Amino acid sequence: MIDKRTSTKDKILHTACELFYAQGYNATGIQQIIDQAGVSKGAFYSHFKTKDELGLEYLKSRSEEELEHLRAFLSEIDDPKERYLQFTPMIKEWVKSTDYRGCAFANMSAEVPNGQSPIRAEAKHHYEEFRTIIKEMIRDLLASDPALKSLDLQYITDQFLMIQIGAIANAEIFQEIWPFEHAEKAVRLLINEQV
Amino acid sequence: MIDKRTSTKDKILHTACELFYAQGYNATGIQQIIDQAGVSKGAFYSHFKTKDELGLEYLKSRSEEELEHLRAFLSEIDDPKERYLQFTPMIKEWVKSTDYRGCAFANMSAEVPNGQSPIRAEAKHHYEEFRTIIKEMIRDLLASDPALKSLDLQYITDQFLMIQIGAIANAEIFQEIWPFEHAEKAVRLLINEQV
DNA sequence: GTCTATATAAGGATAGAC
DNA sequence: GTCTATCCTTATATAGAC
Repeated sequence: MIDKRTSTKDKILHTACELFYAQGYNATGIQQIIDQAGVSKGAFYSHFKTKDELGLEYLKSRSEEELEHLRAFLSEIDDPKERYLQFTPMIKEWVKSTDYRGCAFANMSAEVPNGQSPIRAEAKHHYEEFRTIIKEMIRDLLASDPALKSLDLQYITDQFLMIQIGAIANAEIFQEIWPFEHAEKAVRLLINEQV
Repeated sequence: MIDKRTSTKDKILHTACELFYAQGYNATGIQQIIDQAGVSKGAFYSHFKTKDELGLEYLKSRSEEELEHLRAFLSEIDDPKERYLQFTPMIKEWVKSTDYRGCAFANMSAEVPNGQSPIRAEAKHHYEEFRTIIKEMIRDLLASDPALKSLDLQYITDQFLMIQIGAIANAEIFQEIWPFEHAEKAVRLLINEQV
């Protein structure tokens, strides 16, 4: 991903994304980031006023990436019910690939206690977008099947959201995958599907 | 809670519990802890070899306190179904009282990425105990009602656990209480109770 | 824009007197 | 056990040359 033509700012951001996620925000220093990115401290501060500014851009960048990936995945499945049912297995595979480090936005919220900070606002914003994507997916599902028409869209959406977040958090704590086996069953039950 | 007869070690631990939870582990320095506890740095290091050792004792102490509180709450409700249904509202009130700072053990896991560290082991241990308490509560419930006998104890337990963790995490991100309104409904549905 | 060198504060941890 | 004083490292951030 990083070659000689990559701009300094992109190199920094790319490296920060990796390190902040893998090690945590407060545990990662500027020095390590610039060492790994292969740039100087002066160059860093010419692109970012403070570490918090980098932290904010990290979240924004990561949010775009995750949401884009999610939208692309869902758009490739035509059948609404299949789309709904494949959501959880996809998150499961993603969690495995991240070494069970959990949700970047929840992790950041744990490290930045000030609920009014821009960083926390960005984390909240990501979840709102995430929730919106889920809501649209479920709206399509309810519209596609007369048997599901009477279900409460917002309620199912929020239950679905909580199941995913709960599974990601539990997988992080236990460093195990079973939360997703249960999550798959739970989302089936949400729409009265046999498990 | 802290008076002149409180031992130095207890003063440090008590203060650390407050600060680590409210501000996060890596964002809280030894200096702030000893300042607020009113003890010296030398006294601190005569009781704790390292900051990590204090972090570990913080988790142990907090785990005991939370689990004891939970057990006491549950033991005061005689009817198994009522006990089950009152669990979520109790967590909800607790989350409100903590200013939506979420689960201390999940937060710590977000800050300490090394899954093999003693701190992470302690967080995992807390969740295992938490899960055991839930399992016993649900075992009593299933035994008390013939209509519930056929339900899968472990499955309901893990679903219940994920609902609670998901609600706590979502409440922390959004700084709102609605995840618990949904959680209450979800735990009812788990045992085929009308919402 | 990018570099090296430096400023300044805070981090965790230790030494030695009482 | 507790204190003050100090060590060493690392943190974020800046200054000034190229």
